[in-house]
Parts: sequence; C-alpha cells; structure tokens
Amino acid sequence: MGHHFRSHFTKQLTTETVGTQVTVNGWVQRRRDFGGLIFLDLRDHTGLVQVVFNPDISTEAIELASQARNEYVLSVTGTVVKRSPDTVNPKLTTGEIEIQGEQVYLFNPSKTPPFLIEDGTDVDETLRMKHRYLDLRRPQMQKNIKIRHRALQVVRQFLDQHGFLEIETPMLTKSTPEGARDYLVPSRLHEGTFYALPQSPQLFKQLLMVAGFERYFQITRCFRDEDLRADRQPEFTQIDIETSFMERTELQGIMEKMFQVLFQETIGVTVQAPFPRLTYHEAMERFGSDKPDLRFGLELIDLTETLQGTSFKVFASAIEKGGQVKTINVKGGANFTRKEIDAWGEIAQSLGAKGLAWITFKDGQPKGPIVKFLTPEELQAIQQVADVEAGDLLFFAADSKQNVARMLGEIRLRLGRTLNLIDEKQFQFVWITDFPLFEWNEETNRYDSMHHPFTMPRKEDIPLLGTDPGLVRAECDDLVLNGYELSSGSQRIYQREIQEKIFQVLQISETEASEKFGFLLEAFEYGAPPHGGVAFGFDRIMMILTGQQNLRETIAFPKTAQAYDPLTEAPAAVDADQLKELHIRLRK
RNA sequence: GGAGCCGUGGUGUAGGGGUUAACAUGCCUGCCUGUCACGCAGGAGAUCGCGGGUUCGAAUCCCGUCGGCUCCGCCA
Repeated sequence: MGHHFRSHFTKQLTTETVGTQVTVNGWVQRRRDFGGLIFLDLRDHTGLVQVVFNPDISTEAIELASQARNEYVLSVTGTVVKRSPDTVNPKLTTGEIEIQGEQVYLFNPSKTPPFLIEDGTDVDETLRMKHRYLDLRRPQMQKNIKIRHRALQVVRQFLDQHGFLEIETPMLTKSTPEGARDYLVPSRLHEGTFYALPQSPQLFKQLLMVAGFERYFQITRCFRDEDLRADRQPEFTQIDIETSFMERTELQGIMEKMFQVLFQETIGVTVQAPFPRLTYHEAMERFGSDKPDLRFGLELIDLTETLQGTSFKVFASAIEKGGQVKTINVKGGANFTRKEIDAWGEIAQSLGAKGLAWITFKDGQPKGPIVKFLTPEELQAIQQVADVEAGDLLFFAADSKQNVARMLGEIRLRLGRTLNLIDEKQFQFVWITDFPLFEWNEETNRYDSMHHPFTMPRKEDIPLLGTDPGLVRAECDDLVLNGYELSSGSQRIYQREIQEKIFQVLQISETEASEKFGFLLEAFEYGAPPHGGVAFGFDRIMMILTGQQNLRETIAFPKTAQAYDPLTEAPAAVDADQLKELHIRLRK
C-alpha cells in the first residue's frame, strides 16, 4: 500500500511541477460530475487541489472517481497540467494547475457528515463538538489550531533565548483552601484523602525560586471548578513565569518584547512597546473597569464635585452617602430615539441600577425628564465639565463608587459595540498597576487578599498595614488587551516579618498558615530570594490573536457551558469497583 | 443559585390555534466534456426537544422539565 502514499502536498503543486507525475493523499472536498468528465477537489492539511478525470485518460480512474463522495479518503496519482487561461481559478492557490487523474486508490469511504466541512456554516455548537474531529477539518479551525501551535513555539523559543527554564510541576497536588473551587482526585492508597488539580502552579514556582532556578517558565494546564463563560473554560492553559532578583519593570519589559515577537510571528502584526500603564484607581475612574478596552473613548466623567449641594434628590443622596455622580457623553447621541434611550435604561436596570438618567442637547439645549430638577447653573457646569456640544447625549449614574463604575463601565462597553466605535484590527495593551492589596469582605467582615496572600505590598504603604489596610497598594499588575485580562502578576513577599503582618490583617493564625502553606513558609526560612512573576491566560491570548469571540474556537477539544464534553460524554459515571478501590460511596 | 435568548427533515431557517408543515442546502437517482458554491429534472427525508395542561382541535397558548448559548453571582 506504501506506493499509494503521497509524493507531494497539495500546496507544493505549482506551475513549476507541471509535467511531473505526482501522488496526493487527502479528503474529497467536493465532486463535480459532468457524466463524461469529473472534477474532484482534494483537500489535505496544506490546501486544495483540483483533480480532473477524463475517460480518454483512464476509464478505471473515472469510474472510481464517480463513486467518490464528500470526505472519502483517497490517493490520486496523475500528471500536473497547466490549466488553460479561461479555466484558471484565482481563488485557489493551486488554481493555475490541476492534476490529470490517472489512478485512484480509495483508502476509506465516509458516511455523509452531519454538517458541511466548510467555513461560514453556522452549525449548532453541540453538534460541532460531538463531531469535533469533523469540525476541526474546517479551514478556520485548522487555522486557529495552527496559529496556536505557532504561538506555543514562539513563546517557548523566546523564553528559552531569554534564559528561562521550562520546568514541569505536579498535576496531582494539594488542595488550597482559598481561591477557586478545586477539581479533586481521590487517592486509592490513602483512604479518605484527595489530590487537587492545580489552579495554577503558584506555590511550586515560588519553591523553584527558593531552589535557585531564577528564571522559570511553563506552559501548563490549570483547572478551576467554577462556572464557565465565553472566555473561561474549566481547564485552560497558562504561560506561567517566575523570576528572582528582577525589578517589576524589567519583567514587564521582557513580557512586552515577548508579545511583540508573538504577534509578529503569528499574525504579522507589529505591536508598539512599551505598553501604556494605568493605575487601578485611574482605570476604575475613567473606564469603570479594571480591564478597560482602550480601543475607544466614551470615558466616564466625574460630576460629584460639580453637583455638590444639588437639590436633585437622586444625585444628592448618592453624594451624601459618599458615592459618586458620573456621566458618559455620547457624541451625537441626541438623535437617539426615545425608544433607544429607554432601551439603554432597561440595560442599566438589568445591571442592577434603578434607572439611567439622561439629558440630550439637540440644539445645545438640555432636554430630558431630569432637566427640571437641575438649576441653570448646574446644567451649565455639567455641560462644561462633560465637554458638551450640540447634538450630544449624557447618561448619568449616581450610586456608590463601585456601583457607578460597574454600571457605567458596562454601559460604556455596550455603547462602544453598538455604536461601532471599536476598530477590530487594533490591539490595545495596557498594564493595570497599583491594585489594592486587600478587599473588604462584607460577609466575613474581614479583609481578603485581592491577588493572593504572598503578594508584596508597596514599600511605602507597609506602615499602613497596621492602621488602614484598605489603602495598601500591591506590587502587582495585570496585563489587559482589548478589554480582556491576559495576565496577573506580582512581586512576592520573601521576608518573614512582612508575611506575618499580612497574615495578621487576613486574620490567618500561625497554625492555620502552617497547615495551609507550611511547606512554602518553611522553604522561605532557607534563604528565599526576592522574586516575582506573572501568569498569562494562553487561551485568551489565542482567542484575541485569531479574532474569535469565544475560547472554544481556539481549543481542540473544549467543554460546553455546563463543563460537559459532548464528544467523550465526560463527565460520566464509573464502575462500582472503581469507586470501591477509591473508598468512595455515592450518596443517593 | 439567578436572568435573558434559542430548540421545527441530516444541516441552517420560515411558519405562531384548523396548512398536504414551507424554503435553502445536504442526501439519493437520472442527464450532462471545463466546472470550481457546476447546471437541469425527479425523489426520499419531520411523531415540530421531552412531559403535562387549556381547547372540539396544539408545532403554535399555559405550566414544568431537559439541552444549548450569553450574562450576573462565582473565578485568591
């Protein structure tokens, strides 16, 4: 059978190969049967080539070709011939030539596929996933998976060249009580105990720094048993990085270079560096989000000062309670219909707001239901601060700081999409810095770590640990691209005294700390270097790089929103024997 | 845990109290020697996700349920 195997990939067939006899292998993309003359488009992973069967060449070959159907797997042997000028197909890379089919060998027939193997067919995603091996044959999916491969190679090579060592860490590890819900693996040898699949290699990479490797990376799978989103899968891939003796800015610089190389070598896009920086505070104030999409404006404008002492109750009560009044200026929005404006109000309500106050300035004159509650001076001041011109529309939010940010941030995003303000070709990176170290947990009435308990506080804020922990900023940063969080990173605490202070704030006792992270704390007793790192969500990077709206499009075998795999039908029940070995009895 | 949208031949959709359940594509058969989303003619293929209710009558209305997608919560 060996002689049926290919001599060329379809992509290699050019005008230069005209006259040579070749053998190509692949799948039937389409058959065009003219009775006396048959065309077959044969597809391999490099592309398509047209084979023409003529009874004058071989009656046996044309007979076999007439029986071929979509997705049959064939070997075709024939001579490459130049197409006559009027039959050239400029849409095909091999469109100037075709193969004159002399021999056909059928490796395998195929059932009629449940959907057409081509781009642009909007097939139910469950069906695509059930037959993922067919879905992956489509050109767009082939392209996504190939770019993903290229990206993996580029990142590996880049980090290798910059002195990073790729070191693997365990998949079967210990459950950490904080953070996301763990996926658990029962232990057979230790009755009643469980391994956890890693949420990230966080503690191991810090141990590798104690071990003296200084520059580590790993492209590794992580697991979090939380609900899914378009940009969240239960198992996902991280580019995990940790370094010793390195300033934060130096690490950021290396990462910026990595993204420049990555974008250049995968999709040929030149990325400008250094990336801009925003503090967390500034991002929240201007964009209402800690992962702002900087591809468009519509920034949030603070009117809290301007409207100090207003008699309009909705605004006044928000200000009184220490909240904010903010607005978004929708340029040209005055020509929204009343229906459209109301629709935005409904969106605001679905986001938990009581409503969405608005004023239009059709001819420069303020109009809208709230105008009568504001003094002419206040209206004047608003116009000035919000830079209002004739034809503008203002949307207002008045509430606590967080609620205003959450609501207007989301309204801003949706306005940007609806009004087509987003240039899809742009890649707007931004570092978000100076996150708070802690966030207040209303339920437990204490502080939680915003990142994790080993995040270094900013040096100048350390005195605040004892007095006002909420104001302490962290030595950490997120990398954000087009409104997606790509990474989280931080410098780590390596000195015992600071770590103890943090545990105090978090109300983690010494015994508790040693139970949870004892091995790390003990390791730190043996000369821990100053270190820090970052972890990138590789799937999200790929999603943006390939221009997809959904993580699943860049993962070969993803899971549904219910964390189910229609192909393998995982998760599934297991044999009673298996459970018994694992010392597990199922509750009815 | 909550909300919204969706579920009709293999696939994608239309239809929204009484229809022969429509269209496109795919599939099958026949014809066709220059197509490339080939064309033409014919044909097969649907208990309208599932269960219950309202009604003389339900794909259509109501309730429940299952599945899919998206969002909120959750994701140190």
